[in-house]
Order: sequence, then structure tokens, then C-alpha cells
Amino acid sequence: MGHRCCSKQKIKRGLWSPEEDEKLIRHITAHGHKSWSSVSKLAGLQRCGKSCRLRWINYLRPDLKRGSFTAEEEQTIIDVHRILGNRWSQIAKHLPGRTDNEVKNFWNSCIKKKLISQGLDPQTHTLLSSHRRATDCNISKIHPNTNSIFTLNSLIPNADKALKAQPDLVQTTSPIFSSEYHPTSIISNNVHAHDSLNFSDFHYLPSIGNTNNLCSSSCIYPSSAVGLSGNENSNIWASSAGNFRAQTLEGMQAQVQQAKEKTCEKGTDDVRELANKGNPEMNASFDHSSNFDFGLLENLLASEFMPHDLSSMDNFAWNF
DNA sequence: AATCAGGACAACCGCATTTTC
DNA sequence: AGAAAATGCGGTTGTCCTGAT
Repeated sequence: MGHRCCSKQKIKRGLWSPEEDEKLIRHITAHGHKSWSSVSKLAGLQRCGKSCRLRWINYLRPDLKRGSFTAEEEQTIIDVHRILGNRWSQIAKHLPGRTDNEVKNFWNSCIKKKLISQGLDPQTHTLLSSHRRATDCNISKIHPNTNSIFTLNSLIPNADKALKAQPDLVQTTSPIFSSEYHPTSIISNNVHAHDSLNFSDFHYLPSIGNTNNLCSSSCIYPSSAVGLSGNENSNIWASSAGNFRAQTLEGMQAQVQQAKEKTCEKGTDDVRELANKGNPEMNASFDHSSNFDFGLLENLLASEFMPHDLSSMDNFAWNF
């Protein structure tokens, strides 16, 4: 079955020849591409407009960056994919000179496999269940008194260094959360009020941004971070690409609330779109405000925690 | 040298959305 | 306003290349 747009035409399919490329380039350079359906005719090509458009956008456009993806680009893809999912065109907007097709291919052929090999689910960016169980076993060896998954962050190789490099930012850590055990991406100082920690005290969330290997596997928010605690001194420490930033829980809550309000107001933004399309995860967060949605929390705050020196991260699909 | 498998990437397909008439 | 055409997007398939056997 051919394209609907050209079902009546005699069209050529398959790989483009250099001659066809030349014709298309010459035509678009001279006349632009106001209407793709007319481009094929006017350029003397026996291709449908859709095919011409694809060839131009994905291959012939002069501003395309050729060659393999850099480590930074790869990280950007992972970071943005974590927030937006398989929205390749949105992701590609954060990578100048790259196309959605290119990003998608790179994801499917490389990144996906890499994440799986790291024990991460490429769709959710959370630990795969098999790895989670394995990690829990390790933790119980390190911390016989707790079955918390908090020590997942001990997997982060350079976080200790980073903490030492910016000690002024670390106000306090409880013994149980010392960086010796917890070179953590997020530390809440109100948790040391809990002498014994249960799994249910914490919610696992996957990492957001892991430039410099700082936050390679996880970020964990204590339940209190979402309004269950009245502790005024509670702080959340978040690592992001080599620096640690602190926010009060109250500030964080306010930010989330504000973001949620704005999100609900903005009929066109991506989060709202997802909710409208029936994404159950998103709907849950809109419909049941009493049950705070951690996924949304992270999504909304991701840009806050993201590396601020990455210019490519400046414009997410939603901005607060 | 032949063949097979797997990876990389280009292109297609079908559907949704937007634009045009 | 609504139908048709055009465009955009994400998933999938096809093709080529390379390395292993």
C-alpha cells in the first residue's frame, strides 16, 4: 500500500539515488518547500511529497549534524526521554542538528541496550525488578538494621568525591545516612528522626540527570518530602551533574503545587495533553490530589534538578 | 570464499492532527 | 462547518555493512 497522498501517482520507492538527492536539493535551495506535494512534481521527481519531506528532513537538510552521538548528546537523550518518553521529535529539539528519526534509531540500537545492561528499564528508567531484588540483597548485607532501599545510591561511584568537593552544601546527615554508606543523590535531614527505617518510609525514583556519574542509578524521596511531615528544618539534597542543591521541603511542595496548578491551567502543555489522552499515571495525579504522584513530582521537578549548565536542557516541553 | 547474524540507519506505513478550500 | 488534502509523528520494516564462523 502506498501513501494516500500519492496513491494515484506513479511513484518510486526505496532508497534515494544521488541524482534524486541532487534534484531535491536544487529545487528546495531555489524554491523552498512550501508544499511538499508540489515539490516532487516541480523537482522532476517520481516520489510522493511525503517521501521528499522525509528525505530532506532526515538526510539532506544542510544544518544536519552527521556522525555519531557524543556522550553529552546521549545523556541529553536519556534525560529528556525520562521525562517525555518516546516523543522523539520533542527529544530531537534538544539536540541541534539531529532528527527525530536519528534519535529514535540511536535509542533503539544503543541506549536501550545500555540501560538494560545497567539494570534499568528503558521505558520507565527504574530498576528492573530482577536488579531491584539483587540490590535489596546487597543492602541488607550492608545495613542489617534496615530494609530500606536507600542505599541504592551506594552504587554511585563518584558521589563521595562530589560531597567532599562541596561540603558547604551538606548541612547534616544522620549517621545512618552518612556518605560512607550513602553517597547519596538526595539526603533529607529530617529522616534521621527515624531511627529505624522501613521500606515504606521511602519511595524509589529513578535518576534524573547523571552527568559526571553522580546520579547514575537512583534518587529517593522520603515520604515526608511530599507533605506528610511538619518538620520545618527538613531539607532535600539533590545532586545534579556535579553540584548539590538544597531546597526546603516546603519550597519543594510549593513548587510542585504551583507547577500542578499551572499544568492544569495550561490546556496545551504536554502534561495536560497526556492527562487528556488518558495516561493513567497522569490522570491519577490530577484526579486524586490526596494521593500524591511521585512520578509527576519528579517530572515536574526534573528541570529544577537538571544540570543547569546544559543549555540544551533550557527549554523543555513545559516550563514553569 | 561463502554464509550467517547482528548492528546501524534509511525509508515506509498508518494514524492523528492541522491546514486548506 | 465540514470534507479533503497535507503534514507530522512514532512504530516498524528493509537494506546494507561488517565481523564471526
